[in-house]
Amino acid sequence: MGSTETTNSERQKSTEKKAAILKGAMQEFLKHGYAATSMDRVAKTAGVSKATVYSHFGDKEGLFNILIQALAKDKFQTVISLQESQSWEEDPQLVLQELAIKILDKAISDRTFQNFIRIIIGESGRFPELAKAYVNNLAKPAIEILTQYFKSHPELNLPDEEATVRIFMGTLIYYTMLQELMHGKDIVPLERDRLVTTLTHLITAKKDS
Amino acid sequence: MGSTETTNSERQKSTEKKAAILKGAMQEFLKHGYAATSMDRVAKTAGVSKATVYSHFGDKEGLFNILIQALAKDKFQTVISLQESQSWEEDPQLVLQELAIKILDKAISDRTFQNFIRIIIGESGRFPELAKAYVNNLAKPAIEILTQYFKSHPELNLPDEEATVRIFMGTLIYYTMLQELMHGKDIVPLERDRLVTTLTHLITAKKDS
DNA sequence: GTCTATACATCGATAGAC
DNA sequence: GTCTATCGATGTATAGAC
Repeated sequence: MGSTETTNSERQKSTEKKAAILKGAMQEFLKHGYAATSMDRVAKTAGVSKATVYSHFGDKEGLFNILIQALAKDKFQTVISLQESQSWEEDPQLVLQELAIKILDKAISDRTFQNFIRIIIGESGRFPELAKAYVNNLAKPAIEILTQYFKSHPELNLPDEEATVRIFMGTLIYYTMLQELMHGKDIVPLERDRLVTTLTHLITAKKDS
Repeated sequence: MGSTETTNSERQKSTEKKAAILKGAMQEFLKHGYAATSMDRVAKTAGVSKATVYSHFGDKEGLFNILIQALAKDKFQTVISLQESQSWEEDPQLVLQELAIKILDKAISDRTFQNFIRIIIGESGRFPELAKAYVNNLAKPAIEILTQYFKSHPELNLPDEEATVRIFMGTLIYYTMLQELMHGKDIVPLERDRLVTTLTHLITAKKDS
């Protein structure tokens, strides 16, 4: 027992360093991308030596993989929070409208999320596993939640719930990408509410044909 | 006149080299991104010396900017071709269905286009002008063409043509991104035709409310 | 476990010969 | 205009002291 005290205290310091490295790596990788980020800057931002970074994460790719995967699981909580903060028992048109506005406001205001998406897409060629982590941890849960909602509302008369979900999500995410990520706000302006109103109207205008 | 003959022939060789450099740069930048591409590899792929690359394009950023801007204007031709190959005089549901399939097939099969999108989004933080070139040369024309089409068909009873265009484009592009760029095909599969049918059905189901 | 110091490769960019 | 050769800076990664 006595001999493990120093070991435990060292382990404690070790995990703290590890957390500091991940925090610093997040800052650098999200800002500059994978290739343009140096391990020197990561170490400096984290407040540790470069050797410590390597002893904990092996190499640059290893650190990047662990960091982005962890970030993907973190963002999963955002999806859950959105689901729980949403009142699903009102009129579908209102539910979808509230949900769309909540998603857009979050996506547009959260700069970290935008940089995260930038990285995922930008590096999806050389790091396909990271893109798949995004799909598994963010896209898939969101799709499943919304699909279940549509299926529980047969009065909407939707011919294909899964496809309708893609229309809903695709519209919101591409809007954010074009206006914010790709700086299209001033070139092809479009008010958020016009998009949301039109989108929810199209989906909830129960057809009888 | 006589003294300009050699000059002309040298100018000819010069423009050929310039084209070779752009071709090599396209190959490398599209494959590895900006930061991970070295000027040595660009020169090697182009079959010229590194000094020649620098004498023509100044520096790495200059070459990258010119290359991507040129590519954006090139891809504008794809938008025009799509517009011209489309028969706009049939039933709207059929027109939109044909158009959607044409856009998806092109976007899914064209690997160069996918890498182009990867670069534009991935580098949209450090190269905002390139993202704006995409918006101006590709997104904006496509939006305008489709908006004009919707406005010329009042029988569709669309409450907001501009917003509807964003729904149409966003659905198709995000579908391509999720399934192809982000390798979601096997994780969240969805048949192309189900998406297209549902999308065009939603838009063309003229409401009377 | 963590540090300093360093090995070794590769980067962007240029000088100088032709 | 184009080349070879090279500079100085910076990159990843590790050795060795503590």
